[in-house]
Amino acid sequence: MPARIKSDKKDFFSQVYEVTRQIPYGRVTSYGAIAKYLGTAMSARTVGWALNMSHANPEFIPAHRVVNRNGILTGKHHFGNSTTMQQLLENEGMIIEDDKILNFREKFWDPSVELP
DNA sequence: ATTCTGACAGCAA
DNA sequence: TTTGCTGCCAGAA
Repeated sequence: MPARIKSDKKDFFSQVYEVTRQIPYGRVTSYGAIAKYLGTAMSARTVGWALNMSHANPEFIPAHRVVNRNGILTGKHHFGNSTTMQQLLENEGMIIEDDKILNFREKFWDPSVELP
């Protein structure tokens, strides 16, 4: 019987929270980057799903620092007000125009590189 | 158990 | 360049 190397799915969510929580101030990353770090590069959607549930997490998750690969604030609508996410990022030095981070490439933080 | 949806990403046209 | 379809994982009904 093949040993299931895969971690528990519960851990998947926990890892997403953990990685997201470790995003430094003034930095952002993408769903795909987190997914890749967790080993499921093609399932970036699941990462977004985990972040969706982040509000139920007792700890604060800087989900506003996670955007899609284009640097667009796709999930801004999930922060209560549509402008909350943008203002949080702008407060951290991000330059946002039309819900898009202009200096995304400059502020990009890759967990698969920064984390062991 | 089956079906649909979702804060995405990649590729084809 | 934009638009549309497909693949992927997990959860809700």
